[in-house]
Amino acid sequence: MSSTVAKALTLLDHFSENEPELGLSDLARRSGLDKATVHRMLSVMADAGLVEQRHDTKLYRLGAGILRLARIREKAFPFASVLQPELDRLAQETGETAHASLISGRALATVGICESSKANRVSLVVGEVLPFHATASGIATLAFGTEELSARVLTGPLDGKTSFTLTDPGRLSALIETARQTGFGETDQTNEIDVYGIAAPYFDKTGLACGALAVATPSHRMTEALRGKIVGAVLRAAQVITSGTGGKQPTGYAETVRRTLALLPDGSA
Amino acid sequence: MSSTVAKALTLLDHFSENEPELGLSDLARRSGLDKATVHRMLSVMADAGLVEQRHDTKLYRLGAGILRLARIREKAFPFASVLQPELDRLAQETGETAHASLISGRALATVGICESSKANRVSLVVGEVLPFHATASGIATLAFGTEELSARVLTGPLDGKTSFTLTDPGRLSALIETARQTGFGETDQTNEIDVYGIAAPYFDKTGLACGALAVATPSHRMTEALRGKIVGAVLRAAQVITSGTGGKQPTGYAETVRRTLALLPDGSA
DNA sequence: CCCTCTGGTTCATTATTGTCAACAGTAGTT
DNA sequence: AACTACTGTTGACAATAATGAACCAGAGGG
Repeated sequence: MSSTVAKALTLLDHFSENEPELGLSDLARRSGLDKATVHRMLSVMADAGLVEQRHDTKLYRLGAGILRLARIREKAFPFASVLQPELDRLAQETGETAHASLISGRALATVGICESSKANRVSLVVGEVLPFHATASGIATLAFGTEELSARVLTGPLDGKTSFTLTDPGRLSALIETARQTGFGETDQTNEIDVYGIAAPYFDKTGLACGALAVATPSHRMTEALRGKIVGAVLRAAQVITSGTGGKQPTGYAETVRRTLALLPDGSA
Repeated sequence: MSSTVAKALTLLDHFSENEPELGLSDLARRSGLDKATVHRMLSVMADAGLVEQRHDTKLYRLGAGILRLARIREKAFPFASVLQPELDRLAQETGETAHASLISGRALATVGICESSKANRVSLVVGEVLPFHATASGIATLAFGTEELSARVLTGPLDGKTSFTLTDPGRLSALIETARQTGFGETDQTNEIDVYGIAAPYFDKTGLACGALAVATPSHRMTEALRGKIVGAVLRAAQVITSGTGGKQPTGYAETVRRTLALLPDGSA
């Protein structure tokens, strides 16, 4: 559980849009590791190009190697490029903030965002790592992902992000089952106060969920009509992304979506 | 000297556009490490999201975490976005393949490419890691980078990529000095047979080279006139990128460029 | 001048890691 | 079917590399 590379790589998790540059002591404190350890790790990661150190401020930031790797990944498996347009459309259509994520090891990586144009909107930090158990995206992904993944999440630690977070494996499992039957995930303030999330999974070519498309709205703004509109829009957008990236829906999913859409008030079509 | 994380991270170097997916044994063979070792490393890297394993073929590929990190880096320090247009313009203007790279630890990372429209052109593999000592970009970068970096390269191993590669520290050092006086780097077939490279450095806000912009042409096509055109175009494009990314030229560099441009046949302006 | 930050370094202790072997599964031959 | 050759995967032990407390040097601040 405590492999050295694992510890080194968790250092990368502390970088975000808000804090793109971090100092040595700072990183040591956050990661709970010793300064010397962190220093050595950063040095070799700098050698590999994953991070780089500014010679003036001595602060560390993500390195150019990342860009190179991203290019390879994107060239071989285009995702961001087909994702972004759909994301923009979704945000425009629902009037709320839309974001997309992909399974990234033990968590979800946010790989795309389009914020609502409304003044009062949900604002997301680019590059944040989202926990499976506390987000609509996570629930949606788990519901249609491998049995092994959900097992690992359910048996792992379930941090209480807010007072609404489901920290009980049983209740969490039930929520996932609900998502499996409706075809989408739904959470209210389980990851952040006053944020309501609705998310639909998209699938890889083996029919397994590899991530989710989500719309986040301020909880107090949520109404039955808005909910219907969002669910419909998200489900359809996710289907577009699935096919756009060469994915395939699992058998029965199309039928599940059809049934869900039929139950919505109206606002869809 | 051979830290575990370093070894783990070198595994990433073997992925490229041509081979975006690699198997365990394959990676073990290339890296010279034991299968079991590689397996453990890949497992933890998969946990962190740097790589992911396809459940069907068992092959490994770069993971979604990379995309997340790239987003952060790009949001905080836009580079690819300001780079690409200039790269396209450069390729169009010279009629040859243009590419850009950034210092990435012990090597250069290719972060942008725009291929020539000519049928006979230099074609580059996206995401390849370029050695400093055998490329025009490397020479240009070393000439205007930190003393420490060039020292590290000069004392390190100098692999002979072709029969033209300078593997002697003394001659290499002389080549770098030439670049320092002309303001650009130039190599002929030192990294790949029949490829002529001309590269100009761009600078960060401290006035140190952080990478280079290069034009690669088939060696046999190179003439004095074409050379002049390319040198002028590359130098000017690099200056645009430097200022476009908030960089600053070191004192005297503008003068160096002016002198170089004055010596060119014509084809510039 | 002292105090407290910062990044960086050293070195004996100890735990992680590399190694090697065996195992299971698949594909292609014979 | 049995044999081969190749995958990816797991376990146990010896050896190496990671660890973390203490320590340096420098930059502000009071």
